[in-house]
Amino acid sequence: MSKPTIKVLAKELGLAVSTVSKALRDSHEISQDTKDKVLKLAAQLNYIPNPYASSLRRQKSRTIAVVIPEVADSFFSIAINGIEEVAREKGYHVLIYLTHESLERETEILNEFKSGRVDGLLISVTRDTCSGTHITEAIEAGLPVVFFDRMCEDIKAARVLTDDYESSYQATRLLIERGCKKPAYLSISPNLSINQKREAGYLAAVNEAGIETSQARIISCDGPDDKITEQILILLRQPNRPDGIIASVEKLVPPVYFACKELGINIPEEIRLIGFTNLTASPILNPSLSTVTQPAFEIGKTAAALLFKGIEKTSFDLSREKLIIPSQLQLRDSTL
Amino acid sequence: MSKPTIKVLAKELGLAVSTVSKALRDSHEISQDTKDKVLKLAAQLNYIPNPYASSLRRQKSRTIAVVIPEVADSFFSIAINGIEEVAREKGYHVLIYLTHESLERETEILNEFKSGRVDGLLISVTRDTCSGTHITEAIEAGLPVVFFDRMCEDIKAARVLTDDYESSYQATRLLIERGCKKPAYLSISPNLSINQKREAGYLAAVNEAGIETSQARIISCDGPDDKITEQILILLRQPNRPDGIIASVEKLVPPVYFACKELGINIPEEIRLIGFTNLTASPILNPSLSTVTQPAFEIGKTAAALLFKGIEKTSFDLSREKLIIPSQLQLRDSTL
DNA sequence: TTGAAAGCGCTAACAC
DNA sequence: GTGTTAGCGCTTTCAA
Repeated sequence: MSKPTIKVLAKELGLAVSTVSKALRDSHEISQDTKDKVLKLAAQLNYIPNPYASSLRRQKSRTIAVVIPEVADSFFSIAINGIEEVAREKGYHVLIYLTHESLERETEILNEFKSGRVDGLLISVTRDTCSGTHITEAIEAGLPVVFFDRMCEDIKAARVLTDDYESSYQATRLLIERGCKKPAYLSISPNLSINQKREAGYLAAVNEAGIETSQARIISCDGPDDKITEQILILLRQPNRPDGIIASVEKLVPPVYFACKELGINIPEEIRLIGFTNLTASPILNPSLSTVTQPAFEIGKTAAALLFKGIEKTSFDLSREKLIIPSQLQLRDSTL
Repeated sequence: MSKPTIKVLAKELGLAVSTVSKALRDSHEISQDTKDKVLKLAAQLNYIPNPYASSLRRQKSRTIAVVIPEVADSFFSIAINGIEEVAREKGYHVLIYLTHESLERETEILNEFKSGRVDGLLISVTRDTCSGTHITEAIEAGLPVVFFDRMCEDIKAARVLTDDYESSYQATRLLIERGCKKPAYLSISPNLSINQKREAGYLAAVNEAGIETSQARIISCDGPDDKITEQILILLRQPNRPDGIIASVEKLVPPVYFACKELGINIPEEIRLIGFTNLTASPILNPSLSTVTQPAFEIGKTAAALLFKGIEKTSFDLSREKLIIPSQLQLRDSTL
């Protein structure tokens, strides 16, 4: 029992293939009677249209791509949830690609999209992306693109972001209000848009409070997890160590805990900590972690909805869109 | 500047499309000279073959599907990493579908695959899947399928699993050795294969230790997170409450911590805890969590490698394959 | 070694 | 309302 095609249905019913095709797509030119017959037989034979024949003919794939640095990160995995939800509603399929922060890989992937494999792209870029031209090229080739979370400032494309500057500013202010005189800001990937905004928010709060530059350290951590822990250990071993920490990405949270434990530094008594993270485990850490919680699911959903609008309405200028969904500051024991 | 096709290349070079096609696929029938010319022009025009034309003609898509209940779970997101890695090496694309434990959704998704959209399927089933016929149908329709982690016992298909029985047995033994007289086993979705094995491992250890059935409670939790916490609260409020807990899935870990905190029960002094989880945060929980850590990345990689073997070698009987990759018991403070 | 031609399964003009 | 026909871009005989 091989897969039935439109041709088989047509022959079986004594109709033309075009009639069957139209009937299946519920065209108004076809009589209800014929439609019923066609639909009935289609159901009976479990006819499933060949998506690639249709894609080839119509030059659209009903497929979108999601390109992200990493999936094993609570933000991205939750965002995918949101994306998948709206893709499913729209009857679209979702291809997933991981860049692992490699610009080269990202470029290869994007280049492939010029073939028409996907009708749209949701992307959260690598650390090094903004120096490349591959995204602009894809956009110019006609691909609808929406940045979510990590984006390139100077590429004219839609973006769905959270209020990185503002939430980082608030988080830093909180540390200062609670008594921190020497709050430090920890990052990876300095040239990432989200980092720059978070850093700027931090700096604004620090300056506003009149904290000397020498006491407001910005540390860029790098490398694998154990390497990061080492870098933080070095920071915390300094006699004039920070008394507050903003961990600007999830990945930095465990190393900070490890380092504090190793050195016997008490959180929050000796050092207060806030992390940018969506970890469900935040409330059960030791001590529980105050977080800037990003609206990951909403960002995914919104970005996807926006993309589909761009895909479906050609009159709609996607590239002008810029949506901000605020993060939430959740206070717990690490900033008591 | 529209997308160049093979036809354009052919015209430009004064060759036939078939010649160009063969040259691009590095056919031995084509002279090196011609190949060079074709490749050069292709690179110059940035020619990308239309994947759907090729898929239609060759009846294969170079695409696989990953169907999972949920992506916001450390096991699945890490597994996807492994899958994506080998797919990329093989030049395959990865479609992702989330079932959210809905059999209906899963059935719809699988039904669609009969169209030839994908060349293979990696699936971790829903709680209710095993009562359905959609997977068997897909296999019979010729789709190579590999189960990973969650599978259906009685479907004849390849599977890549971890040693659920054994690791649960070891975890339970550990609790008993450390002095637990009343270890409880917490699960969701009782009819899931992985749960049955973990439960059986638990029971074996409990029986072996001569613990009375009344003291060896198996609690099946259900519903959203706060509901689960409530169910655990009820369990822990009993005068004869457990003094050890096996949290058989990641989702149960936070509720156990919450409930213990709420009731002022000390881990591990009053109750020991082991969780099946890949959370990177396990070492920094309060107290740090002893875990059964599944080889998520390896399972993903292995399952994908197996699937590709099934896709590429028709002589290979995929359905007989059954690979077990052991989990690791990592002891931390929650079982001191 | 190259080319001509048929056709994968579907859709969209355009006839009737 | 229904049918005829010509492709979408590619691969694959088969012929030259």
